[in-house]
Amino acid sequence: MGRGKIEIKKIESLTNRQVTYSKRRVGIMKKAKEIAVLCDAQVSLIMFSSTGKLADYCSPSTDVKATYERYQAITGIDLWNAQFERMQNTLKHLQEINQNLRREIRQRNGKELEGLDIMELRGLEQTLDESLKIVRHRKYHVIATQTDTYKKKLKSTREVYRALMHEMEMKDENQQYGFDAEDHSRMYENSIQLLNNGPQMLSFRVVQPSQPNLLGISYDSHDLSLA
Amino acid sequence: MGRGKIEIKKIESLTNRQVTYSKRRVGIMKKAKEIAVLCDAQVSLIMFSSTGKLADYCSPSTDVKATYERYQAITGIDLWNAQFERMQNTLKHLQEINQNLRREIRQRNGKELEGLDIMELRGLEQTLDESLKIVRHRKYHVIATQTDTYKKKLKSTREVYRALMHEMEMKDENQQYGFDAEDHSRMYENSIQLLNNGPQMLSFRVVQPSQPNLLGISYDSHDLSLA
DNA sequence: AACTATTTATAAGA
DNA sequence: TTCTTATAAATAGTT
Repeated sequence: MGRGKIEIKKIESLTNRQVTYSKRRVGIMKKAKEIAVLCDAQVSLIMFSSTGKLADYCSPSTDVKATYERYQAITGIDLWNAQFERMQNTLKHLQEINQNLRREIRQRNGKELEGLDIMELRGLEQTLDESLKIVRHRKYHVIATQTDTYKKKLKSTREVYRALMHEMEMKDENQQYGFDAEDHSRMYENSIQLLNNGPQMLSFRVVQPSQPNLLGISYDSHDLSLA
Repeated sequence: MGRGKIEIKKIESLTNRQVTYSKRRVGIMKKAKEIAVLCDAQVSLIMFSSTGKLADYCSPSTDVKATYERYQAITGIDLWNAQFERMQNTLKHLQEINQNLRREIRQRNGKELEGLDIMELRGLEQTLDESLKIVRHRKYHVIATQTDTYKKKLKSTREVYRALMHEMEMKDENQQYGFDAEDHSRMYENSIQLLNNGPQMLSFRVVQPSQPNLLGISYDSHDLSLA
C-alpha cells in the first residue's frame, strides 16, 4: 500500500526503517483502538522500536496488568505465580513457627498448660527451675560487679575529698567550711559502710506486675493480604 | 475501507461484531508481524474477543514475559514489584519477630543473659519464679486428678475381684485357687495403700537433660531466595 | 467464506 | 518529523 509494493523483511536502511516504523506504529495503534472499540475487545499492544523506544496501547476499561493476568490464566504460562506461591508458603511457614514460639513462651510463662501431660509438665518445671537458678546467679554476679565498681569509685572519690580537706586545712580556712566538710564526710563513710555489706544488699525482691513480654517487642500480626 | 465508511464505535449487531473482529484480528496480526519484521521491533499483541477468546502475537526472539518486564522497567508502572516488595518486607518482619521470640526463649532458658541489666534480670527472675510456681501447681493438680482416677478404677476392680472371689467360695473351689487368690488380694491392697498416700507420691524429680525446645518443633530457617 | 466497491494505510518523494 | 500522493492493502456490505 504505497507507491510500490515492498517485501516483508527487515529494512536495511536505518533511516528508512525508522521512518517506516513511525508510520506503521501510528497505523497499528489506530487499528488496535478500532478493533477494541468496534468489537468490544480487550487489547494490549506493546512495542519497542529497534532503538528501544516504547509504544503501547491498552483498551479502555482494562490495564496491562489485568490483560497479563488473563493471558496467564488462559495460556497457563507461568510468569510470576510460582514465585508468589513460594513466598506465600514461606510466609505461612514463618507464621506457624511464630505461633509455636509464642505458645512456648506462654507455657514458659505458666499459661496454656492444659495441653501438657505430666512428663511435659515435669520437663517444663525442671527447665524453669534450672533457668531460675542461672538467672539468679547471673543477677548476683552483675550486682557484685556493679557494687565493686561503685566501691572503687567511692574510694577514689574519698581520697580526692580527703586531699582537698587536707589542702583546705593547710590554708587555715577550717572555720569557714568546717560544718559542710564534716557533714560530707559522714555521708561518704555511711555509703561505704553500706556497700561493705556485700552484694546481697540489692537483692530484695521488687514486687511488680509480671511481664507478659520480656523484651517489650510488638508481635502484632502483620498484614498479609496480597490483593 | 470497505463498501461504506463506518463510525468507530461498538458495533451493535453481535454477529456483525464477531465477523468484523475476525477480519480485523487477521489484519492487525498481519500488521504486527510486518512491523516486527520490517522494522526489527519487539512486539507483543494480546487480544481477547468479547467472547473471551485469546489471540496473541509476539515477535520472534522474545517472549511475553520478557516484553512485560521490559515494559515494566521502562514505564516504571508497577505490575508485581510492589506486591513482591510487600511480601518481602513481611517476610523480613516475621523473621525479625522470630529472632526476637527465640532470643526471649533462650533468655527464659538462662542463656544470653549478658545483655540484660539488673532490672531486667530481676524481672526475668520474678517471671520465672512465678511461672515455676504455676507449673508446679499445675503438675500437682494433674497428678492428683490422675491418681484419683486410678483410685476409682482400682476400687471398682477390687469390688469386681471380691465379687468373683465370693462366687468362687460359693462354688467351693477355694482349695484349687486359694493361693493365687490371696496373692492377688495382697497386691491390690498394697496398691491402694500406696495411692492413699496422696498426690505427692509421683512428684519425684526426674533427672533428664534440659529441653532446649519444649515442643520439639523444627525452627530451621526457610529458603527465601526468590530467583 | 468469497466477492468487490470503497476506504484506509503507507512507500516514496518533497 | 510531517505533508503529499500514487498505489497497495484492508475491509464493510453483500452474496
